[in-house]
Amino acid sequence: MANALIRRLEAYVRLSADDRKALLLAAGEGIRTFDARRDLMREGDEPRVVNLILSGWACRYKTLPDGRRQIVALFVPGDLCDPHIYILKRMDHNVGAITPVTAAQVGRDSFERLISERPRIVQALWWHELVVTAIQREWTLNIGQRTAYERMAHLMVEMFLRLQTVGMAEGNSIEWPLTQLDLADATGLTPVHVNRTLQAMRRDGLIELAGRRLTILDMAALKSTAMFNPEYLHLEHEGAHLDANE
Amino acid sequence: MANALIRRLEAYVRLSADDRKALLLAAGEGIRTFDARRDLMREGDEPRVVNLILSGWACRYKTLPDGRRQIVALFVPGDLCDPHIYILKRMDHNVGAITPVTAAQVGRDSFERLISERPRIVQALWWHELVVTAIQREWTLNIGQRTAYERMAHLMVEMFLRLQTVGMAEGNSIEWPLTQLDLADATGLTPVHVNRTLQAMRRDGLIELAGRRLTILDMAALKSTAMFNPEYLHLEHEGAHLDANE
DNA sequence: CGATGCCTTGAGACTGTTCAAATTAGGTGG
DNA sequence: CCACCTAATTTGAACAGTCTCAAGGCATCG
Repeated sequence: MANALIRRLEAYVRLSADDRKALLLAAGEGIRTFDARRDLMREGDEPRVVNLILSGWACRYKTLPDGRRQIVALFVPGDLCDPHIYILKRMDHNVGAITPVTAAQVGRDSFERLISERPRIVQALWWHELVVTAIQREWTLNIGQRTAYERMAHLMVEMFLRLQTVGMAEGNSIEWPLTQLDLADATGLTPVHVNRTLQAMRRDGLIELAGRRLTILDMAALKSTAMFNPEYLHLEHEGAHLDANE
Repeated sequence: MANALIRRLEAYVRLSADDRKALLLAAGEGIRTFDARRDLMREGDEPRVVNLILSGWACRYKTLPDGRRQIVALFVPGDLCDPHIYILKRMDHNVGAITPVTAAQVGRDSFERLISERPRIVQALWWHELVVTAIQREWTLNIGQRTAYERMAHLMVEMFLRLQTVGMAEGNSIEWPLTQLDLADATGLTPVHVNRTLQAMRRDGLIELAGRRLTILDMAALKSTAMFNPEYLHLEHEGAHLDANE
């Protein structure tokens, strides 16, 4: 079940058998399931656990007092919500399930045991954290500078690649559980405008989107209209010098 | 010179004399100065050092192939650009000086020595990293959901509070080296519209902005139009249980 | 005192919004 | 398996916020 995390971390560094075992052990405790649209953590809560998404899609979101809502990040299997989050006294945002979600909730103690015993995992977690932050920056750029059309194209390419690294792309298509309202909240657009932009993307032959499945018909064109530069995902195998030699 | 960092980390946890000494030592090596508008690090570079801003303002920014530019973060004295950045193979963004900047560039080795010997500093750095990420999330919300007027109000309150925690606010005013073009790039607006929005804010008696100095005339009103919730800055003294007992 | 960068102004155009309603799809219970 | 209920998508038309382009004014610094 936690294979996605291992697969994800191994985008950075190959882990030893012991590392993998320790990860699986930590992820094995405290597995919880959440219905779609339920919150895993809520703003104001004291964070006590580190969430690891095992299956389903989740999101981080923030709201304004008048109800405006921004999805600031998406989580797919293998994503770790926030290593060390328990350092903070209160959550400054919410984590919500988009689909039904199963998550491993690792308590502070076992998390700290894990990192105190497995230095290679510490490195991998830092890498993970840096990548998550880099994605957040790219979203800021995305919302700040790209047009609606480019913005949605960018999000689609990103999610496709991220799912691909955990083995969840099937050819040129992925599961796409986001409603148009979710998409609107993630891109800072209106649901109505999202709808119209999707229609334009279909008309242009870039994508097919129906029945909670996204098929990318022309990846080259999609990437180029999105001005997609994959560097920020840091997907190449960067920590080769740290590889476990098993 | 590195007092701002200590002051900033001590927003989280009180450090021991030894901790402080170790920080000052690390920050003392490799001090460099940069002219305004120069880059400290550039996209594509291999990151070798951790930058600590000692004086001046800097920013992180990303650009699109056609020249559009987004400032995704601002740095003021006491900010650490990216602990552990050297884990990544290449920079996915630029760090540029807004004003003349002096920065301590801590090499990988001395950085790792610092954190291997001083566990309380490790905690403090994780806190720092979590706060930086939280700010990035708030910027995503800011650009995605707030109007131009609200957005600029929010940025002003944030920078005021951040400067205040490092002792660089003077009453209700701060240095404000951002040109309207910088402001536009940071908020995802047009320079023209920034100009008009500033005029509206002045007309409404919220601020005074002239000669690179921002004075907040009505903090309560500014906060409320910005829907400012300071939680994301995690400014309260959170790590009390970790305090050095000296 | 001239040059350069920054700020300001105007008018018109466009992207994305608002509001409201109709249509379709998906899930559930009978 | 159909009927229903609700959630999600789609459409239209008017509107608003922000942008574009272009020009003029001001300030600071050598």
